[in-house]
Amino acid sequence: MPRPRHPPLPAAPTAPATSAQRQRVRVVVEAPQHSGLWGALDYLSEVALLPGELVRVPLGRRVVTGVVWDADDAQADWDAAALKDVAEVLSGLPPLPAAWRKLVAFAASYYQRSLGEMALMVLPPELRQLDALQWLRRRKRLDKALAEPPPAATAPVLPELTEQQAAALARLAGPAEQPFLLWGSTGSGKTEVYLRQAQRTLEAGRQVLMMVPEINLTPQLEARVAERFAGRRIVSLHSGLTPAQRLRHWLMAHLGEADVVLGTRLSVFTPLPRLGLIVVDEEHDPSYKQQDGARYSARDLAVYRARLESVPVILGSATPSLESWFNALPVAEGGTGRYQRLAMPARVGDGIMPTVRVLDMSRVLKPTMGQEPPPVALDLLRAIEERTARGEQSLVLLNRRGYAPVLQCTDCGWKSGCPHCSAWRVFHKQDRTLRCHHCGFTERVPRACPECGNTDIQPVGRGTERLEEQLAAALPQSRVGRIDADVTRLKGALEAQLASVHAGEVDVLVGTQMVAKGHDFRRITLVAAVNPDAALFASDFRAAERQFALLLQAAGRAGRDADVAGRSEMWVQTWHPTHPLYQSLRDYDYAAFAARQLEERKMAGLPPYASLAMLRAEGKTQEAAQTFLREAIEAVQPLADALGGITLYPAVPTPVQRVANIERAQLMIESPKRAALQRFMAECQRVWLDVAQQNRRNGLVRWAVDVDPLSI
DNA sequence: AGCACGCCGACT
DNA sequence: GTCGGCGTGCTC
Repeated sequence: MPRPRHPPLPAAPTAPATSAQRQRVRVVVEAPQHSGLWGALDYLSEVALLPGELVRVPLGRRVVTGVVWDADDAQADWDAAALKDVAEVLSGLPPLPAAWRKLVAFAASYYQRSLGEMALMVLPPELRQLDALQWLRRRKRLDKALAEPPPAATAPVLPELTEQQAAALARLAGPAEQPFLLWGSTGSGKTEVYLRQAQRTLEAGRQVLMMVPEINLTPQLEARVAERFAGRRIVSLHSGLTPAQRLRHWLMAHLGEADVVLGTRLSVFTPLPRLGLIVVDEEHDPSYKQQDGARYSARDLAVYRARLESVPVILGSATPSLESWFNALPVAEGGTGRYQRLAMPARVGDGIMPTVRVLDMSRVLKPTMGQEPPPVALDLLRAIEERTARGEQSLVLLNRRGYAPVLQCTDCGWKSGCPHCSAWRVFHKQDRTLRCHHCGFTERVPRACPECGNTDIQPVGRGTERLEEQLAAALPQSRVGRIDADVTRLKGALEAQLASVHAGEVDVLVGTQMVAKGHDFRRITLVAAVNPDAALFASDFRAAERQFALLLQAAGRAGRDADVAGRSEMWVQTWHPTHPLYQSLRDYDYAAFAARQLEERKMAGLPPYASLAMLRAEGKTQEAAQTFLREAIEAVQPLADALGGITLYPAVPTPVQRVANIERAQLMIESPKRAALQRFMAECQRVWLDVAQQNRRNGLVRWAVDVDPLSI
C-alpha cells in the first residue's frame, strides 16, 4: 500500500540544518490501542534529545505532546523524507527517568495497551495540553510556589510502639529484596508502622510513596501523615485535585522537592528521583484496579516498581487479597514464599474485636406468606435500643442504596425496569424518582402502573433509605442517620454527616460499605450486617473474599476504645449461619478463611493458581458483540493450541447484559502460567484489531482486553 | 482518539 | 447551489 508522502517541512529559519545533522528520535505519543500504533513513532530532531524529555510533535494535522523514548537498536531503514521534525521541546523539565519509562513500558505490555496511551495517560492532564511557551510561563509561576518553605516543624509526639509493631519494624529494617505483607487486624496500628518506616526513609534522604484506595475516605490518614512529618513537603495526588494542583504536586514529586506523596492508584506512576519506600495501604481494595481504559492494578505495579528501583514495598491489610496472601505463604504451606509476612494480630491499647453474633434468621423469623420480613430481628432491635440507652452508637450496614431496588404493580406484575438497560430501576423515595444505577436514567415515580393503570405499586426489597425509615419507626428513642453515596453526593455533606455522628447527634447510623472503610467511630459498640447473604452465592468468584473483607472491616469500626471494647458486638443476620465464611468471621480467623478459599480456587483453576484475561465486547446488538468474540476466538485458537496451556472459554453475555442500550458480552482466557498467557495475549492484539475492524459494520462498538480482571 | 476526506438530504 | 450527516481511513 503506497504511503502518502508529506511535503518536507521548511527548515526553521533560525537554525538551518543539513539533513546530516538531524537525527532520528523515537517519540511516544498518545494513540489509543485500536489505532494500531503500538510503539514509538520516528521523528527528526536538530538537537540531541534525551530519553524522557517532553516534546511537541506533529501528528496528522495536530501537534501533540510526546515523550522521547529510548532508541531501539534495530536501525531499520528509515526514510528521512517521510519523517517529520520535532516541533519543540518542553524545556526546564528533567527527563522522565529510565525507571519511569520501564514501568510504563511494562504496564503497557502487561495490560495490553499502547505505549503512548499508557505514557501520556499517567502524566498530569495539564502537562499534555501545554505548548513550550505556555509551559515556560507555567514553570515560572510554579517556581514561586516551590520557593515557599514547608510548614514549620513541631516535634510530633510519637506513640509508644507495641511489641508486634516493634517486631515488624525490626524485620522492615532488614533486607528488603522481597515485598512485605503487613497483615494486621483493624486497629493493630498498621499506620504507625508505615509512618515509622517512612520516617527512616526520610531520614535517609529518600522519598516515600504512600498509596491509599480512595483519598476522600481517608482524610484521617492524610491528617496523620501531615502531623507526623510537619516540616517536610507532603503532596497528595488523586483525581479530585484541580488540574493545576495536580500538575504542581506531580512536579514537586518529580523534581524531588516533595518528600512524601500520598495518592490513589494513579500515583504509582509518579516519577520520584529519590524513591526509598512504597506503601500500599488496604492492598486488597478493589479501587487499586483501574476499571476502564488501561485496566492496570496499581498494587501489582507497585510491587513491580519496588523491584525495579530496589526499594522496599509494604502491602498492608487486615484481610489481604488472596493473591498477596498466597505469595506470603511459605512454600511449605502451599504458597509461593515470594513475600515476607509481618503479622500483627492484636489491637493497640488492649482493644479487642467485637464479639460476633451470627443470627439465624430461619429461627428468629417466622415469615408469613406474602409478607415482607421485618428489617431486623427483634433481638437486634433490642440490642440497638440498649446501646442508645447507654449513650452508645450502632452502625447498621446494608449494601444497597435507595429505598427499594424495584417497584412492582400488585395487579399485573409490572416491574420498574430500565428502558435502556437489563436492570431494574431503583426507587428513591427522597425525590420520588426511579433511577437506573447503571446508566443514570431517572424519571419521576409514575402515579399508576404504566401497564394497567393500577395505582397500587409496591416497593420490593429494601435499600438504606427504607431501612433508615423502618429503623426510625421501630426505634422511637433513637436518632437514626444515614451515610451512603446519595447522602454524600453534595460536596461537604460527608464531612458534615460524619461530624454529627462524632458529636453524638446520631444513635443509629445506617450506611453502605462506604462507612465501613477507614472512619474511626469512637462510640460505636454495635455493628450489624442485615443482609450479607447475597455474596455467598454470587457468580463472581471473588464475592466471598470481598464480603469477608468488608465484614471484618466493619467489625473493626466497633470498640476501638478499650473501655467499651469488651461489650462491643458485631451482628450478622443470615439464613446460612453455618456457612464457613461466617464461621471464620466469628473466630476472626482470616487464615482459615483464606485457606478454604485457596482450596476452592485451586480446585476450580482460578487465581492465584491461574492467570485470567477477559476479552470484552460492546455492540449494538448482543449478536454483534458475540459474533466478534466468536470470530476472535476462532482467529487465535490455533495459536493457543500451538502455545499450549491456554484455554479459551465461550463468549457469554455479561452479568448486566445491556447498559445504556449497548449490549455487552465477554469471554475468559485462562492459563496456569502467567507468562504463557502474556505471550499469547501479545500475539492476539493485532489479530483482534483486524477482526474488530471487520465487525464494525456489523454493529461492534467497542472491545477491550482486561488482564487480571477483578470480576468475571 | 482526533481529524481528515467523502459522498448524499434540507436550507439561504 | 451550499452546510453538514457520520462511514472509512490515517497518523512517524
